[in-house]
Amino acid sequence: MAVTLKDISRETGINLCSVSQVLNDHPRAQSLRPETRKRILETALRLGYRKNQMAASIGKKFSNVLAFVHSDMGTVEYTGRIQSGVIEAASRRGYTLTVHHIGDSPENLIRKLMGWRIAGVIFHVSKLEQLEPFTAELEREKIPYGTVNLSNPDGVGVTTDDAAGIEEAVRYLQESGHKKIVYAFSGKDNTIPDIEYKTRRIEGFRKGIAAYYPEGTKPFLLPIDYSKSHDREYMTKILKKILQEKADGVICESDVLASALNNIAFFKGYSIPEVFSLIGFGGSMISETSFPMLTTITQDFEKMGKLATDSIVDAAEKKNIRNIRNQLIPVSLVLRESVKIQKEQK
Amino acid sequence: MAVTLKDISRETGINLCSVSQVLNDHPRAQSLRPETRKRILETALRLGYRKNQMAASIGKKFSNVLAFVHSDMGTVEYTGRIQSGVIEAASRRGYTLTVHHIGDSPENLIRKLMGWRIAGVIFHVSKLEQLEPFTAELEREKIPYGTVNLSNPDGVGVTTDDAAGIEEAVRYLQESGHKKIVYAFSGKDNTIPDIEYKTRRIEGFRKGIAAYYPEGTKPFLLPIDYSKSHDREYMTKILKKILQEKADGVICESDVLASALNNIAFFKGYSIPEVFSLIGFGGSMISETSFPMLTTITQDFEKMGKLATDSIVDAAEKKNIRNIRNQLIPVSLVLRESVKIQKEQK
DNA sequence: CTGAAAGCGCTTACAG
DNA sequence: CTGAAAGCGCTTACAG
Repeated sequence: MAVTLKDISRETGINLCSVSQVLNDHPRAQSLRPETRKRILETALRLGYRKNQMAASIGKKFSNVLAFVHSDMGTVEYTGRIQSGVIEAASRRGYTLTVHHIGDSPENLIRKLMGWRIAGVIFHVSKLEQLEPFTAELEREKIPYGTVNLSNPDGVGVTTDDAAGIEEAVRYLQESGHKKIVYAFSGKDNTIPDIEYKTRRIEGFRKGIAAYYPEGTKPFLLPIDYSKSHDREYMTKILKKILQEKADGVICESDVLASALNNIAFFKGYSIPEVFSLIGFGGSMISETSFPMLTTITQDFEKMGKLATDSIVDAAEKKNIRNIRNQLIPVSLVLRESVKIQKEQK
Repeated sequence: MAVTLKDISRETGINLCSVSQVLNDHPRAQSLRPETRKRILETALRLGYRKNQMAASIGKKFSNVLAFVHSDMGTVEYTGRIQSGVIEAASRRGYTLTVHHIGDSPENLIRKLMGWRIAGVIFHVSKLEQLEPFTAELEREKIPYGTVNLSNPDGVGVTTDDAAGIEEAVRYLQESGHKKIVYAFSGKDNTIPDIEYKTRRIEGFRKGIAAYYPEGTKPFLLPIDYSKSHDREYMTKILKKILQEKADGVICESDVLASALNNIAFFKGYSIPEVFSLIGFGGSMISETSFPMLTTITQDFEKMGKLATDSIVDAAEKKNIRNIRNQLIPVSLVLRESVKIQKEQK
């Protein structure tokens, strides 16, 4: 059986509570003789004492457990990187991270989360509605929660400043001599999908065109059905659209979309960036493994996870409850090979 | 405050232990009147009772917590997919998954794991030595543990049958008319790295050459320094080596390596599979987003995670303790565009 | 078959 | 400042 406080108490002959206080570095332990404290610490080490987290948390309203909840979404790469940041911050703050999937039954998940008396939740979902089954109970129990890669009007939400990133990409293309640029996004038709990051990016494109291109330039939006991105016939049509429009620069909603465009261009005998310049979004692995390497707008997913976690822990520990609203992480344009400099930048 | 058994007991006027038994579906609850059971269940639901997991586990030697421990390794994509499988299985079996990173201090991690009285651990590391700081204590406390993507002679280990996959790739290339094939792996020189999956794959290549090529054919191994895979000059040298050897087929240790080779070929004006056929390993996203799409050996990472988790849970619950040794998951060769069929297969 | 008690390993509020 | 007790929310072994 595992070693308990009782064992240490018996072994040292010191009162169990004093043992507890010393091992927890409780202020009261200061009043004990240094020698006594030392003896307790040594005995604990020698016997291999491991505080029972269950027992330690049982009396408290909350445990030092955090939950990372994600729905099946997007590329695993992003989720993984966000989670890395979450783990790092959670661990640094002394919390244990549990990971969950929103499956068919949110009710079961709620039961589990509440059962662990979690200190807070970080949600990685694509739409705020997905939080609905959870919010009432979380709020009732005053458990802080937040979102990553999605802003959350009512609390913690950490996102990257995608609009600024796209705007910067537009500026860069304009200054390097591009006459007509297109924004390609994944969607089935011209209606803009109601997914926050998508609308944010489109908004950035619109602002960029308005700011850096002659007045009256219409922002050209090109929807691509992502499920058909491997369909050569379909993608050829998309390519033709771009060529017909005589676009010399394409900014994509994501690196995978940029890669798909890059591939179809090659397939049809063109080459990037000669036929047109291409900018991806995300800074994912694929942007580095593509040929040519993709100029892209990189997002710091690890930081996203860290910031969200720190905010949630702050809230759980009732510190900095102000300033934990939505946070925007800057993105940066990484220059690689998929953009043709048609004229030197000013 | 959260609703407790006591609240339900008070509300219904039924003994607390009976309430506990009914809510846990304990056999003894069968002896109560159905009506009584129904009343308890309804009251629990109405009050929003959530069993306190801490309290429930405190008396027991183990909690229903599983740990997934990984070191900083490889592509996040693989780790993420394995973890998905682990979460699914853990959740199905009624366990909560905690995720940890082997950081600078294994001792801290051990303390945390033991503190949660975890039921079992799934390790995702690249070398068995990395388990060393953990095994003594885990074994002493009889906590089952296992590895994924790495075999574990002393216990649970789930891997894919990489050797068979490579062997199959060799057969495929031979039967489709390839005269000389090369195995490219990531390494700084000709010494074979002491990483299990690497040696397994090389072994598969050797066996394949021996089985399908004329006696005396030397297996040609080509090390590529992966850290330089974006270095055009370095990669050009690698490409030249392949061309000098007049190889018409290259099997790669990984999809990223295959992609790097694909890119450098394009860069130098050649095209795959015309200049030579290329086969990747992993079935990762990059194999689908490359142009041409990579023929690759796919691994079922989700299944790997699931199998390992089920075995660990079985062991924790003392079922099927036999047959939980190393398990090999079959891989499959997915035919796409990077192999040139030089002659019809028999 | 059923009920009341003891105990899990901690923490903390309360007397001395 | 220090010591002994009560209590956290469950589970389970033990009497009736």
